[in-house]
Amino acid sequence: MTVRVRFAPSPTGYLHIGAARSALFNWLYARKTGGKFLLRIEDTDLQRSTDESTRSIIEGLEWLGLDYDEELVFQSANAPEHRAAAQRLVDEGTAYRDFTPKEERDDKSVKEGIAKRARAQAAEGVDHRSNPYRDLPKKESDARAAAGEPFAIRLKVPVEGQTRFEDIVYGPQERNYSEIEDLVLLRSDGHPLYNLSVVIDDIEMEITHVIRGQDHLTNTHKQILLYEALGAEVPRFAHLPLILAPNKNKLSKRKHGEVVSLTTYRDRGFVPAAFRNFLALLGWSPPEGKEILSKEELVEYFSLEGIGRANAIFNFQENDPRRWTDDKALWMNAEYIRTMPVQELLPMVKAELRANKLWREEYEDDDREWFTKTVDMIRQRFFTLKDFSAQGRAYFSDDFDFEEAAVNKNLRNEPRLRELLNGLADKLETVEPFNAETSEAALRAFADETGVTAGLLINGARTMLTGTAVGPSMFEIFDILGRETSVERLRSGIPWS
RNA sequence: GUCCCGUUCGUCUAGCGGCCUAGGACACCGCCCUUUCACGGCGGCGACACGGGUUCGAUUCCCGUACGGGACGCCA
Repeated sequence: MTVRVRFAPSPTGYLHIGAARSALFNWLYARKTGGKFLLRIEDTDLQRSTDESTRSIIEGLEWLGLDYDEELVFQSANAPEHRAAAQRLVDEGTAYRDFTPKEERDDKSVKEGIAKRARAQAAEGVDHRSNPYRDLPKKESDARAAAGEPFAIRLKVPVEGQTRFEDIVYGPQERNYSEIEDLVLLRSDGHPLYNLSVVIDDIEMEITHVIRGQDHLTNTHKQILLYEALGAEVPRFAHLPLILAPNKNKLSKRKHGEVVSLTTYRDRGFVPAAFRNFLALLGWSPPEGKEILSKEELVEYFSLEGIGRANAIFNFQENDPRRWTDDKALWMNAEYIRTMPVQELLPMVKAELRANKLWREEYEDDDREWFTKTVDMIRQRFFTLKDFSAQGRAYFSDDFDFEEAAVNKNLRNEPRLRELLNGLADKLETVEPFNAETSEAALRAFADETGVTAGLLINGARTMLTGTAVGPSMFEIFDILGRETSVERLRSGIPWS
């Protein structure tokens, strides 16, 4: 049997990182088993679905490197089949028409409404099989339908018995029929509902393993009932633990903002491989405990059995800009930036510089070697791709800012430095050839001559050349920036004013 | 309210009865390296929710309690 899995998001907004992780796990399982990974857009809620969201989902998957097989399926296109199936179940007697007038619900307060209604029902002892239309004679039901009376179609859940299934992650699950309401399959306006649509589409697409969030664990029982009513084989299920916010609430855009959106990570300078790696480790761990894993290694080590059962907290600090997302994600991104093959990093840096008008075509041509060397040098202490255009700006442009704290500490603190650095500039002008070794020798000699420590000149020079107090080795900076720029910046009056 | 699920360092997690004085990663702290900041190296801080069983032996198995999460819609 060939494994066929699917990722089935509803296009009602950005791609949530929890959804992205579901997609990842499905993809990994498919690639691991040599199966197919399918993508289905669940756009049956026409009011909320947008094309833009569909695009962002596809872009997001592409960014993460998750390619899907076969044709993209839009669930809305299958609505006629969903309706037909519901009708068939009515004809077969496993579903019935409910002529109860539609109850208008305010979408915002549904959750509270449900709990409230459930409490009330429990108090009154209402059972789920009390719908007056459940046992309406078929003839009468047909007649009223033919007369144009509106109706919803509900599944006729048996009075006694239970559904069971073996969840690959959570183990054996069972639920009494008495706890399951006669779920609505088709709305009175003919619109097919979620549980019906997923099941039919999953049957249609020959899905063998349903891998999705734990929030669907209890829905699964209803779906199994549908599989059975439809006479279809029930697939295997694997539910994933949820990703929670630091306060243990479900992660949501309304409450937690852009930190939950996958595009945020792209836009804020994440390397796709790093984020993919981080996401994979949220709820799953490889056998050997290795944490930095390439796409190939993830596929090699992945197994559904390796998935944990406890929800994971996505640990970010809303009020701390430095920790705007999970520390480990940030660390992993830095790790990728400094250790990945520099040739793979270059295009990402190019995009970043270009977006900030710092890109020059020569970097890919005559200055390719210089560019590679520079990126390789400065990437060592960067966390995101954004750093190349921010902290790294002085390497690509003469128009950079001086950090107040750095100027105070490394320059103004020693008034003689202005003169000393001018002297150093004079010295460097005569050095031949000009490189890291010779500039170092010149600087140290100059320090001896003038009776100051080399460190004083080094730190001062760093701030003059890059505007900051931190960065790579000073002599490598001289080498990278070259004699002309180095000398010019040493003589600059800007930081002194 | 009912049903379901979960609970190991601050966070992500390893652990599937003795290998556990509970291992790793991130974060934090210290030392080394060093012209700075990182990286790297070394070290430190730091957890089995609680109570009962079962067992020669429980982090691991069972029950209960607490806490947390999820589901319960003519949403998906």
